[in-house]
Amino acid sequence: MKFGVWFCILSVPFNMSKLFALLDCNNFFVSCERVFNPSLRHKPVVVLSNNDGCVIARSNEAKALGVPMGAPFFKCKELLQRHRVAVYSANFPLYGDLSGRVMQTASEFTPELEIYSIDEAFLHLDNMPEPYEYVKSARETIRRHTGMPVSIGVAATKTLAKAANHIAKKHSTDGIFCLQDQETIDRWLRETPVEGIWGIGYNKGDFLKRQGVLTALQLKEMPDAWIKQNLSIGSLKTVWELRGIPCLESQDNAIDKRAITTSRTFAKEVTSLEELSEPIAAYIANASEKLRSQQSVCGYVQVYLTTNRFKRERYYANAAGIDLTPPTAYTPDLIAIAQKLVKSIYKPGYGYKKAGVVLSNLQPQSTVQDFLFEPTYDSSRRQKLMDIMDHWNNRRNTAKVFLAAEGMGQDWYNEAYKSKRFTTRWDELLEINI
DNA sequence: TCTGGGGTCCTAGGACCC
DNA sequence: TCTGGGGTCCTAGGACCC
Repeated sequence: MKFGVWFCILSVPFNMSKLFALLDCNNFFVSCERVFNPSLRHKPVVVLSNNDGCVIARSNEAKALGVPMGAPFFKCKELLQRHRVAVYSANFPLYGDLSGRVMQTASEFTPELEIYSIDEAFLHLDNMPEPYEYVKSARETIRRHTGMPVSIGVAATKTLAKAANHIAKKHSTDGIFCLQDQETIDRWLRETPVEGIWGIGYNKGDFLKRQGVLTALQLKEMPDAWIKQNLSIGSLKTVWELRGIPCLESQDNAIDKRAITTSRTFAKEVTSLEELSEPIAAYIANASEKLRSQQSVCGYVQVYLTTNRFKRERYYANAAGIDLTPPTAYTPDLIAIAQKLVKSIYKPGYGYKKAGVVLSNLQPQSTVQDFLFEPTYDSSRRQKLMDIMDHWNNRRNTAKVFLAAEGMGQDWYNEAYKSKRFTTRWDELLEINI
């Protein structure tokens, strides 16, 4: 482990000055809705999670009204109505498309762009002489090309760039902050509670506070051995990053996912095995489409079920999985296996509230060896059938091809406040009346 | 009545072997 | 049959992130 940390230092040549910019879209989902509906600007807006369950994005005006992040919709509905807050159901096709446009524009400003999440990316700006002017121009270009407001923080490590971004959002007038001179860094560290650091969550923050480590500055000054013994090697990296030593490796964006999950909460409780079969089939179809889009096959499939986790009485949750030999990405086989798995964990007499599937042990389709007795995914007509289905389903504005097992898309979920898919469906284009 | 979804990484502990 | 220590590998679950 020690070697790993030393390697972090040695891998940075001394004459090379590392510099990172963290670009973060402001209130991303809300901003997406505003791009296509400018009348929402300067008004309180929230976006709800799937099934209209929780608040997952808030405009600054909604934050000012005291709408908490993650608040269950039913608990704050009255507050939202009272203040005439605009409410939207999550529209992930729209957000994913806008995210792609923002990242594309950002990538024109750096040879190395690390996409960290749907609304965040690190730009590598090593040895950049005038980072402020540079990211300012990036920010303006993104705004002009996509309509998306972003904040940018610049610093010598990713953890500090994250902090700089936070300062840019809260305190700067132009959405940009460079956290570079040591005096400013230490002043910020002194004023920041330890749980405000990227990588220190609720549990570690709570532990640190009980140990008397209250601020980011105190954390930075704790001995390495203590951090390693009481927290983890990951936390030690965080501490070194606070000291200005880059320890977080680049995430190669080309690396494929290690697992693919699809799950949903149902609008109502589902009781019969037959009713559970359809959403499970639909989740497998969804997950295996993602699997094929990264040219992978999966070697393990898992299915899980759970009743309402907020109800103490009659709670039941279970999962079952199975190794796949040979690994596959063939939807019909995966559905058949998933149906057997769900049957093995289903218990009658319970009202199920959520179900999901996980595809894991992913490997590139090209490396799968031939099996003597079993046809592999790519050695038969199966792959061709999937290719045709994917091709058809990826065309914009065509009816989706799906398997009968997925059902006709009953009203499993709530989404009462959904905006149109302005950028991915011809029949939902924005209409302008002149 | 109504409480999200999709990831990654690390660690503790069990199984197994010598 | 009982005794011990040390190592690897795997997996479930915790912690964290957006």
